Amino acid sequence: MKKKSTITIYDLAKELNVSPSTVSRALNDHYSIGKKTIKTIKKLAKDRGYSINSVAASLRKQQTNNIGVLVSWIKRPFQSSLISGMEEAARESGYNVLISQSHDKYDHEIENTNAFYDSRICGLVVSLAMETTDYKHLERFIDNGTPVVFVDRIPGHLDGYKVVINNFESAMKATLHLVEQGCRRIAYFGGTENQVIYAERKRGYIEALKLSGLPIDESIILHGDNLSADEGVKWTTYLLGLDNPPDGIFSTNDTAAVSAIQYAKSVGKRIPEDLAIIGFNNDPLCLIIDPPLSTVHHPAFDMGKLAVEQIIRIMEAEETIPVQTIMLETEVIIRASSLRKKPLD
Amino acid sequence: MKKKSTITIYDLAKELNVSPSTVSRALNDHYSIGKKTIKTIKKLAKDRGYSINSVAASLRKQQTNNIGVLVSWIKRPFQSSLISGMEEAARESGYNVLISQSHDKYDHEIENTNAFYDSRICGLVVSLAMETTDYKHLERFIDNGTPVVFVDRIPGHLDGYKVVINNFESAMKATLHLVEQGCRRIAYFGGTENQVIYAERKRGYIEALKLSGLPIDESIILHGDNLSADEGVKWTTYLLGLDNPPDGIFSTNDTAAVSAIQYAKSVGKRIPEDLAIIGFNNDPLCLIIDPPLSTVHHPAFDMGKLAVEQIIRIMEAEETIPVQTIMLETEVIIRASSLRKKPLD
DNA sequence: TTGTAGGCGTTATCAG
DNA sequence: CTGATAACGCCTACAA
Repeated sequence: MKKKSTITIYDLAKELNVSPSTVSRALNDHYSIGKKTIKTIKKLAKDRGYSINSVAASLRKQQTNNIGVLVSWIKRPFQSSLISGMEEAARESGYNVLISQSHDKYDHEIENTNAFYDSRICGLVVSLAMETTDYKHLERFIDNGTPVVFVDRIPGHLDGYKVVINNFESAMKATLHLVEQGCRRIAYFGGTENQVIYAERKRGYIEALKLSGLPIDESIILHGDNLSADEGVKWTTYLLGLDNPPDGIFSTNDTAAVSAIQYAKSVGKRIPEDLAIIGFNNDPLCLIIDPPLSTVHHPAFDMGKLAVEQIIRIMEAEETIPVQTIMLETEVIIRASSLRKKPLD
Repeated sequence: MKKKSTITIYDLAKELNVSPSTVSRALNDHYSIGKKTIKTIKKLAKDRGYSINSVAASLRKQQTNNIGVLVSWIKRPFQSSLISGMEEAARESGYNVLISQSHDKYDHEIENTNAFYDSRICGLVVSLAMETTDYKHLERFIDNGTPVVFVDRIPGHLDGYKVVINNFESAMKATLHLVEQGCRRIAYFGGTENQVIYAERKRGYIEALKLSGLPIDESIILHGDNLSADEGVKWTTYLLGLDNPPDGIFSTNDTAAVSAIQYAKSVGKRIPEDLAIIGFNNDPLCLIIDPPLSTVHHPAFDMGKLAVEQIIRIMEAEETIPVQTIMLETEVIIRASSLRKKPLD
């Protein structure tokens, strides 16, 4: 592919009989350039269809305006909302967003971060792959001064900027809700405990049972690789085949919860009378399944937006901003899949 | 933010007492460099943690390795699958993917493409905003030699590389399926006819009615801005309130179709006996709704992958590749929402 | 097979 | 307020 020659600040400078520096400064609204000069130059730039070469500017400034985003699966509703928020925040401030997906594989994560590193991204937002338990590939960015913000799937033992929800409390509230609805034997669907969010959610689940004086039964605490619909079906099959099956399920995502509803219904269980179910995330499918799925609303879009805003704040700040964790509120959304008692009033 | 100094080919060159060009060539496997030299240099590069500065390379080569992607809404299942396919194809060949969303606004599309232009993307994949009817902002890329591939929402009157499905035929098949199931009065849910895909789908719908000897009634042919759940409910409310309501709906997306099912059920209609419904896309929610939604499977992931592969092929080709349209197969997927007759066997 | 030198387009420093 | 100049890191024509 051939590129046609494009217009540069030299061309503009020549045409106006000023120096390229003046043009550069004018286009960047430098204080030392006269209002009128700026106007003239910008007008010509527009007329000539001038477009700044960001690549050259980035090289000179040793700073691009590309923010790297690493998630596990773009097509998951939660993550696409996250990305959507990031894209909006970035664009508002004049940054681009580079996307890559790890497919929850550690190796992919490494390769993708390396590609980002070569591209000299100016900031990185990461939601870790399920497999990831060490962070050397990310420390590299921090070491060279590129801000990294972790979002949702954060590292267990690494200081850093983080944007999260209160997983412990959310899980506890969701579980307590089931207890309030009369559940006495509640199963748990979770991801690998290597991941902080799942460890925390499990902790919240356990805490809720303890608070309610209910026994903890490891045999109905299930951990999976991906919390897919398949896993949901597999687990529900197992649970309903037990001698004393559970009367409630707290699932740490909606996909598995929905498939649990579908399977349970298919074998004649009534939801929520026989089995009350609550999920996590508030994906659109919660409102499609019958009965509608109770869940924990996860502010994915806001999280993405905040994460990028945080990156930008760090980059543009004069002095170092101390490492901090932003924790967003969640909300337990009660729908028919868990509502066994009518509201009191 | 300060960046620490990074290692360059000069550093490597000095350490090995060779020239920077030798290092550059070695790292790029240039034929003129000895096998052994290459090995030595690559080893040192690895040891020193050298990372190529893609920004500098891009400036010099007048070519980045960033492919721009413009869609309307990242969070729509169809589009996130599309993006997922693009990301995979790009990464396989060593390209990054820059993402932006138009929110179906023409103005956004302009701004985003301008940002891409400044970034000197090496290729652009576009699915047009609903509002878009002129393409000057895109011709700019073509003029300067940056390949543009249109995907799904393609322009009406502009030559260019395209990756699409056969919208006409898909819609016709979907509508004919409803006819076969005994529907005699089929409503249509579509997007703006400015967009080729909706114009084509409508044409397919009309053709199917004609082939079946059914009358065409403009009052049950509905066009919306976004085919949202809200529009689906609004339209279904309207349709079921008619003196002679339809007995079938062909919706050009699944979201509106699902909300039609939900609304129709809520007012006591039986699906598919009273109202048979078929959607378009094969989003995950088709399998969540009860009854499961018949639909047209849209190979979003493959489309994305092909579109990027096409971009790369064009970029890397020695000679100009003629403009072409790749058309992918769809498949009508029959589920309970439209199945009124038992299969014959 | 390797080295030298120039330039990609911009911005920052320094001088005027 | 403006201009000249150097440099960002890499690649490549040309020279050796």
